[in-house]
Amino acid sequence: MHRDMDAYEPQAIERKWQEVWDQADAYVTPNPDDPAHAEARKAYVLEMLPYPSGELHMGHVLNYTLGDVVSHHRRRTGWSVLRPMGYDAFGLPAENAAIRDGGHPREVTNRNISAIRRQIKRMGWSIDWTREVGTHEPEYYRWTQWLFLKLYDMGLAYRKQAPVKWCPKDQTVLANEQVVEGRCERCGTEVETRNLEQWMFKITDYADRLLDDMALLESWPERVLTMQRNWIGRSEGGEILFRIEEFDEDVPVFTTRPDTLFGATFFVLAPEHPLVERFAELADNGEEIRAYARHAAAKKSEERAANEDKTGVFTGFYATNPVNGAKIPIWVADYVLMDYGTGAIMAVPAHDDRDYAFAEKFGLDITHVIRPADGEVADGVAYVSSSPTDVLVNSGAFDGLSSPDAKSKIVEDLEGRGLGKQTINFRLRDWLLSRQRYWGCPIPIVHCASCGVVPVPESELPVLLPEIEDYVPKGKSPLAAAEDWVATTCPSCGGPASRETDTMDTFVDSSWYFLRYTDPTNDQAPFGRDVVDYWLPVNQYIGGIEHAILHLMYARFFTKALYDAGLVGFKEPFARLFNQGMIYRYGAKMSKSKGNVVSPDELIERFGADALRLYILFMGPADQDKEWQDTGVEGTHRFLQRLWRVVHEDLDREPTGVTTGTPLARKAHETILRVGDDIERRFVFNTPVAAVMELVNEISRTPDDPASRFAVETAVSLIHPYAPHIAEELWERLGRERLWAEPWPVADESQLVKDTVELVVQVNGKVRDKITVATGLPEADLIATARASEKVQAHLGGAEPKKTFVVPDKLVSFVV
RNA sequence: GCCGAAGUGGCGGAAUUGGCAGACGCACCGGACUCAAAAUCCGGCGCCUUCGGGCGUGUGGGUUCGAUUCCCACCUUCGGCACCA
Repeated sequence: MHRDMDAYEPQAIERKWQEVWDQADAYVTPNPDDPAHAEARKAYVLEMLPYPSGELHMGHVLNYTLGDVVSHHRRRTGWSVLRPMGYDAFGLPAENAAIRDGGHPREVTNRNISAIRRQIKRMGWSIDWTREVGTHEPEYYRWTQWLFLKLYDMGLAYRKQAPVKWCPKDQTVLANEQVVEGRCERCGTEVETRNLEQWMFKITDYADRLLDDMALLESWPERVLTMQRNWIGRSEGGEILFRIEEFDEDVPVFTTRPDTLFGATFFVLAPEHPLVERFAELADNGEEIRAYARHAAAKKSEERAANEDKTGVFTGFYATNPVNGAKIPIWVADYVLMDYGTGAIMAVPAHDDRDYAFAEKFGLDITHVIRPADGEVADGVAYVSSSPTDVLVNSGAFDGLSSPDAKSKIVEDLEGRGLGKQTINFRLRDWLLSRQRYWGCPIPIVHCASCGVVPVPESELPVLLPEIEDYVPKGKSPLAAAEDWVATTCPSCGGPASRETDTMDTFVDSSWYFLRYTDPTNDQAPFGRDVVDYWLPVNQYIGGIEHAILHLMYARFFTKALYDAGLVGFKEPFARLFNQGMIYRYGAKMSKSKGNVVSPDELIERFGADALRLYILFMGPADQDKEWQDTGVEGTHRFLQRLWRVVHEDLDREPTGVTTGTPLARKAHETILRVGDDIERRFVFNTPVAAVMELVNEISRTPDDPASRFAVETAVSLIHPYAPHIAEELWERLGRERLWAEPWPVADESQLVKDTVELVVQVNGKVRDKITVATGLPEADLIATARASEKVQAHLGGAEPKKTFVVPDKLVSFVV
């Protein structure tokens, strides 16, 4: 054993190297002097910024270690790497903590940021700390406000009195996306509906581009694209007008199946539809209709959806089918939703499950108008599926047309008579961004009695959050209590006016932070155009699947809006996206309530950050969910100790300078190839660890191989992105320096060619022998060698093989 | 119900283009060292076996000389969406 060998003490060396990197500005990447003409290969490696809860969890550890390996590898292969960090620092938890424990949300947040920053630094991730941002800092949210006003100028931010989802516990409005199964995403409370004046972003204007520009993305997980596509929910169809004589009015319905128009046997209005009240006034059963509508509105959307049994009430009135003049009964039923399409439908029970169930229950007519090409459908059964070969029946002049032809022909016919048109409907709703809470970015708007809604002038930004005493929400924003702050003068007419008291959804803050990182101290603009165009799009974005829809779609929307505003020169923010899998323990997601959380701090204490970093990636494919093993970190710690020992043992040997031509040298070159290929091309991170472990095992098995120093240096160099502290320390002890800037090893191709290979011989598909043969033998020689084997002969039974297959340098397969 | 992902030893996982299933690690078993233990090192470790071999990657089928890998059907688990006309 090396006489100077001291024990491997992670705590000491990790602290030491974190300081060295810091002093050397090892990971600081200044912007190029002239970004517009910069030539260096740039790589923007970004992980989703953390919400500063005060405690780093395993999801963070995986997320940022993953990004760290990519960053180190890119740097050492000659890229200029941007790798920033920041905090998504506004939001409810800090405000709730302030309400619960006293103090100011800002103090709570800053305390949490300090705590999580300390933990982040302990992990030794290679971050450019000069670019750190917090979305709650006035220097940041000034520009969030500026961008809001930009969108306002573009007509993309508007106010709307709307029924909104309201969480009675958090006392705030929720975006559609924050309602999960009728409950508040955050606290699980059942959601109510309220009418409030709300700020909205017109994301629906970008629905088509959000779909079409997916083609511009370099590499996104297919499931994320699918989720976004479903969320946008584009569907092509027709808007068709049904006449209601009593009101002398044409009521539009949306349908994707205009080909079934002749089969419309009744008409249904959503309970919230404005016409419902007018029917109630005229109808004999007006009270019954009103009661039904009231009852349906009061029901939770969850109940409404879960209720398999259809309910509804007949109005006593009829609508006229524009295609054949048929009078069909008008019903009110809660299976029709006011916020999709037009809030009214034509019901075609013969070809729609829901309409069928309703018709069955209330004894309404069912008329088949579509027949599959190869058969009849029995009466009384809905034929719901559709095929391009389906044919129309009972449809007057359109009989015999195929279903797709009829779709366009019928709409064309109606269009000619002003009774219908082609339309496209989206499930996507506009983004409701108002929040009636304190701890968020103030909306920079003033309300003036004479001028109306007036934007705060750019020169007066930021609109600072006022200091208030009481954060408890009372159905309106806590900001309303800051009367001195609310009272202001109108920027337009100078008269008395009041400030907007809502704050912004925190998703607004995180919809542009990746742009701010490129130019974090700019006090003239949110970012410079040249710099942002130089760094963006993000080359590799890494984060959890939970942001598949909301954050990622909002950020894409923002980028497109800023592109239209001429502020950025790219249409998509994230070229490549990678979603890390979730980590489970005892079969469940780690959470405080389940008591199955593992604290990174404790593990760092016991085994060091390097061992934790190594294990979190070694445990399995980064993109898959996997089970945490309590002994895992101990295992990787053991490996690092082994590496430590192997290096010190080698220090006792005289270096030979041999880097080729020995079995160990070959193993080292193979490992270089494997690790590089896995990280770069395959984007897998668990197998490189296994490869380096194999190399280290090989070194300790063959201590007398002349290439041992080369193998040792290779192992240290390759493990560096995973375990940078120990790698730097060992590198130094090997008499080298600055491993972080050391070029990534390159495999010598000539060393990868082997002299001999193990030839597998199969008879009837079963392996019967393995023979060591020289590399590159011609097929005939391989066959001869294989047939010479006694084991093979025993299975051939003296017979001549009927067929023989040869894979050069690999395998011979006989069939008898 | 619809869409998507995944099912491989006791456990996490590997097998990159259809060619040796189980790399690497954990756990476990045996041995060395030790008064002893820990640590470390060496060896073993899918199941069955008459020791020839047979079986084996969720289940059943198919294609192929050959399938964890490709195709069809099904089962299970997880995730997303869900009365979206």
